[in-house]
Amino acid sequence: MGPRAGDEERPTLEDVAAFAGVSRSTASRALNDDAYVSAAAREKVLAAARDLGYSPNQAARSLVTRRTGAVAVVLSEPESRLLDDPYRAAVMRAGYRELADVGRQMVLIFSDIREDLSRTVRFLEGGHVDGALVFAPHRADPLPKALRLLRIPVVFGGQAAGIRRGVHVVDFDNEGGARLAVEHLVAAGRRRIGTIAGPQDQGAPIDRLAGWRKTLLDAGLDPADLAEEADFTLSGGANAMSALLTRHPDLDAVFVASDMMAVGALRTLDGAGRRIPEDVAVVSFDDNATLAPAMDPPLTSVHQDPREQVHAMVETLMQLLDDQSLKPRQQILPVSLAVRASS
Amino acid sequence: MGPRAGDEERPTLEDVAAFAGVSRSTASRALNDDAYVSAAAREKVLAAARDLGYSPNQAARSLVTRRTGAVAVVLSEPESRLLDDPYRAAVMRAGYRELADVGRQMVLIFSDIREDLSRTVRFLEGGHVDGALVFAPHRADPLPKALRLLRIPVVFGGQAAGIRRGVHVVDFDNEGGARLAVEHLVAAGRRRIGTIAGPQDQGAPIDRLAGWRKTLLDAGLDPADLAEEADFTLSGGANAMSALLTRHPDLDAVFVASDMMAVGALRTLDGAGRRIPEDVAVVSFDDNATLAPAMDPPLTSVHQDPREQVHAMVETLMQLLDDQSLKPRQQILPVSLAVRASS
DNA sequence: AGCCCGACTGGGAGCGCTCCCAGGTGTCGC
DNA sequence: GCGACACCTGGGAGCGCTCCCAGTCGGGCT
Repeated sequence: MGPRAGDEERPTLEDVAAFAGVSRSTASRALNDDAYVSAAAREKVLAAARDLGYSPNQAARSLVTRRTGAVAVVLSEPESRLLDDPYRAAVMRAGYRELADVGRQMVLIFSDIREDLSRTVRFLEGGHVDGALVFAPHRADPLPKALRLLRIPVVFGGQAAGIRRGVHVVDFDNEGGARLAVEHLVAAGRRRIGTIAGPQDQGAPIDRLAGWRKTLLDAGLDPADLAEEADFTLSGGANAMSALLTRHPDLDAVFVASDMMAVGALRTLDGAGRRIPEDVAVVSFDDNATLAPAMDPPLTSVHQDPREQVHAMVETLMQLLDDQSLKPRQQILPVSLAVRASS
Repeated sequence: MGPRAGDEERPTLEDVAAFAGVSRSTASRALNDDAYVSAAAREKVLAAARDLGYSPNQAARSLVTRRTGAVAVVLSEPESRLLDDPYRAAVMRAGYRELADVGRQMVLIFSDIREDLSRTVRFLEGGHVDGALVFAPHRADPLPKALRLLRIPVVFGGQAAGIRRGVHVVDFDNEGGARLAVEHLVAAGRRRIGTIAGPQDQGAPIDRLAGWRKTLLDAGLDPADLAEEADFTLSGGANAMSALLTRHPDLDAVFVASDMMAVGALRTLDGAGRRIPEDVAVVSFDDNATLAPAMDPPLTSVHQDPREQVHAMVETLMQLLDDQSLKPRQQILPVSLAVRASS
């Protein structure tokens, strides 16, 4: 141990090769299990790598391969909202899992509109990641437009409001889901069916509201004045519910655009002395596994599986990584209705 | 545009330099705002970079600088638990914010014990990140030990059970917090004070249980048989509460080791017809901003601020990045008691 | 006038890896 | 017996960047 022993120095491929008594090339081949390496050489290299505690330098590797093995998951929200929104949390978890399953590392990005957009773009461009999964940007969000110029593959989760062409999208059938919900209520004999809609600057809530409206009209019912917009939060749902109840004391059903808002609505209805579902039937959207079945009463909810969405997105991204020229396509995933006691 | 136009080619520093009519070195200096660049040259380079849509190749940069600008946040949990645990979610958010504030990118890692540990280690070693913040591993978790061998700076959040020396730790005063809670109950005249403890394979819950026990003894009360262990989940808390209630119908207070479990306990107490705080006073731990004040009645809770913890961790990590030889130190953050209606 | 020093510039080396190419060996087929 | 062709190996080049070093230039000093 001389004074400049440098035992902190990380071994390089060259070191491993020297230790194993082969060339750098052979060591590389052995480590990347290439064919064309003799069993003996492979054995020696692997042993050397183990003994020296070698782990390849990713920077060097991706400099030449132009692959990083990482994929960005971009949530177009300030990170502070994450807690409030179980859907986003589910998406994040699914993203982690699905990417891990294809051997990729997830890098989470919260792209707050209020912040510097260029920070996000710079990161995505900087070669930190091979591609990006971008979730449900707001209508006003400049991100999707900026991303079109990006030179990395991008798959959107949910309609990128405003941009419908030239991008890869995996979305749920939001309008169809709303239709399922409302048809279910109509079939149960409900006639005054209100809705608590989500923020109308996002694609999904817009489609859900449209589905509600069209289905009512198809059933010969009048949607006028029966919609209230809220912000996907619990308290937002509660407030919207009481506004609706004030305007229409005779309301006998409500379609709520998310589980979280439905929890708030339930609370308001309970406070107003309404029995559920006898007086007011409630159907929500998301069918969040921990939320919907746990309510009192358990929520009837339009079932969508974030994992399935993310899976499709990852699959598309992987194809895109193989073949950049893949033609943009929109995938619309079906949803179903999970009927429980609230309706 | 020849057949091999290659307009998809990303411009390199060399291209920018050529375009600006300077050398690669000067371009680099201008972009990294080094001194010793003339205003004119800097201007030309910046303009060229803008015009060509240049963004530096991170891989190449970190290959030579040995810095990536990214920091791993390691949660020693399967990603599926994230939703259930508001504390972890808060930690994640704080991590993102605090790291962004020092210009670093967070890379989230869920290190499930059941999975391959080497995947995590390989990633951390691979030069993807400059350092890691590791949160509250379980006692049985081999991660901390593996990390000691790691050649990147690591700061632990919460006691790494089993390892107390030679690592950087930022923890809360769990035992002191429990003491605050129990002393508060004793001062209010409670005499049969139970506890719902967290998993005893983690540092924090162990310390909280110890604090409860010692404080009872100090007050001349008998802790025997008044503790029940649960798993930090809502239902776990509910079950533990009913076990406790069955054994000790005369219980007049309970110290619960987390807000989430307290919510479950509240539910059980309510179901058993106990009034809170008249019959049973409840004090919990975490003082989660969205949970504790929102309960009915609002929870008295030991306040700890994850953001503060993460801030201290990031600060330590940044120092470590500057000076690897920094002496390992343990920081214990104080906690306080937020008194509300539940006690 | 000579000299030094600070401001600025360009070229070369090299980070650690993968890929390509040139070669060496053994085996098979005609 | 000899080309063909697999299998296997090592060296060189080069990915795009930063850093070091040598150099040029001009102005203020002795």
